[in-house]
Amino acid sequence: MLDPKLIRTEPDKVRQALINRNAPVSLLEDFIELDAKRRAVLTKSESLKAERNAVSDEIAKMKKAKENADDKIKEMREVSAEIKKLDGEVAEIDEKLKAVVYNIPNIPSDTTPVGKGEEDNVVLRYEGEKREFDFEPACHWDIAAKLDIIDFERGSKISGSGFILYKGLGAKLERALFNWMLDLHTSEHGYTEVFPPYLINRKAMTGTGQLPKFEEDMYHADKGDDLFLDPTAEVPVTNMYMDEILDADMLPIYHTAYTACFRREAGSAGKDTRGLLRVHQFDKVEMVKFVRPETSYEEHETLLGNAEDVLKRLGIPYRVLSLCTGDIGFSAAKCYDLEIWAPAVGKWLEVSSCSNFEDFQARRANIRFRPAQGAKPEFIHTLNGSGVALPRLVVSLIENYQQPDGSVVVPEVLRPYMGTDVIK
RNA sequence: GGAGAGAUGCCUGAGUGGUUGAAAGGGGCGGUCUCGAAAACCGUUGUACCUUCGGGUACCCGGGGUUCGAAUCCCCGUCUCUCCGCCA
Repeated sequence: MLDPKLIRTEPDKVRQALINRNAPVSLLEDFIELDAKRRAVLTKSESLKAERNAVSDEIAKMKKAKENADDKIKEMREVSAEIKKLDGEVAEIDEKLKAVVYNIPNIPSDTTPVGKGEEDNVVLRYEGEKREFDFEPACHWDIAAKLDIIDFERGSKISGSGFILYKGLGAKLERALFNWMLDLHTSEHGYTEVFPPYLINRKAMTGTGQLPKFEEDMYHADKGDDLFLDPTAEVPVTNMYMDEILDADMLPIYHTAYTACFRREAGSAGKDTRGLLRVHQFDKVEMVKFVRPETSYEEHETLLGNAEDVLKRLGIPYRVLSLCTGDIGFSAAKCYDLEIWAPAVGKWLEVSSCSNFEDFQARRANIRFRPAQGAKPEFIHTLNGSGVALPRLVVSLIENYQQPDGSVVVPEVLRPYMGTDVIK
C-alpha cells in the first residue's frame, strides 16, 4: 500500500499514477474523503479519552480520600458511552478506508515507460540466436507425447485441464531444472535457499498484494481453514519477515525458493490453453530480495541478471521487456519480463518477471529495518523475480533442442542432473 | 481430535482493577576511570497514530465484553509447550 501521508500531501502524483495504470481515479477521491472524516472523528474521540483519563485519576484519588465521587462517575459514564460511539464510527471508516487503500496500486517508477497495455511494453534487447531449422520443428505437445514424457490426458483425468502429469524423463527434467536453478542461485548468485509452506493464510496473502483484489485467481482451502494455495513463492518468502524490524546488518537478504505454484487463471479461459503454455499448477524457482531503499534499483538490475543467467546457461534465445504503466503488476513500481523463444509455437513466452516493489509490499506486510543503532525503523524495499518458471521453459527447451528423429538433446548444464544427454 | 499449561519491552522475568509505558536482572548505547581493555560506577535504551507542535491517544498474542478506570476480570480466536489418540 501507499503511504497515507503521501496520498494526502501529493494527491496529484497519485492521480497521475492511477491514470497511467488505467485504474479508477475515484479510489483517490474516496481515500481523501474517508481520511479527512476519520481524522475528524478520531480527534474528537481522543480528546474525550484524555478527559476521561484525567477524571478517572481524580476519582481514584477521591476514593482514596474516602470522598464521594458519584457525580464524576456518572458524568464519565456518559463520556465513555460517547467514546464508544465515536470509536465505532472510526472502526467503520477504517474498514472502508482499508478497502480503498488496499486497492490502490503502487506508483510506477519514473523509469517505467508510460503506456496503455501489453502493446506498449518496451523491448530493451534480444539475447541469443534463434536456431535455424533444416526441418519443420514440431510443437512441444507432439514431441512430449511421442517421447511419452508428458501425459496430458491422464493429468486432466485426475485433476482437470491445465494440470500436467510429467512422466519418465519428463518428470526427471522437471526435477533436474529446479534443482539446477536452486544450485545456481545458491552457489553462484549468493541466495539462501528456503523451502516454505504452500498453503498461506489470509494475512500473508494480503501482505504481498494478492488479496483482497485478486481472490478470484487463487485456490482457496475454505473448509474452515481459510488458507490459499501459493500462486508464487514470492508470497511465503516475502512474508517470512512480516511484522519484523530487521537489523541493518542483516541486509541485504537474498532468498531463493522452489515451490509449486497454483493459479486459477480466472478470466483467461481459452487463451493459450494448448500444451504447457498456461497451466493451473506449475513449478517455479523464485528469487526474493530484501534491501535498503537506496539500493533497490541497483539490486533490481542484478536480480534481472541472475534470471538471465539461467537462460544464458541453457542456451535459450530470449528478450528483455520493460513493462509499461498499463501492464505492470499491481504492487510493482518497475518490472522487467523475460520472454523466451518457442520456435514451433512461434511465440515469445514469459518465463520471468523481475519486479521492484519499493516499499509497497513492506508497508503492507510491515517489514522494517533499523538503519542505525537507535535510529527510527524504516520500511525496507522488496524485490522478486522468477528464476525461472518451468513449464514454458520446458516448452522452449523441447522445441529448441529437438532433433529430426524426434529426440531432444539435453542442455549441457542439465546432464549431470538428468544422467543422460538425450531424451529419446 | 481430547486434556492441561502458557503468551508482558531486544532477552530473562515481576506484576491479578487506580502515577504501570510497565519492577528487577541481562544485553545494547553514552559517560567516568584506564596507556588501552576488563571490572566497577553513573546515565540512557519501544512503536504507531492525531496535533492548534504546548501536547494528546493507543498498544502487555489478536478480537469482543464488564467498569468511572483493564496488562490485571469475563467471552471468542490464534500460536507455543506437555500428555493422550491418530498418522506419512
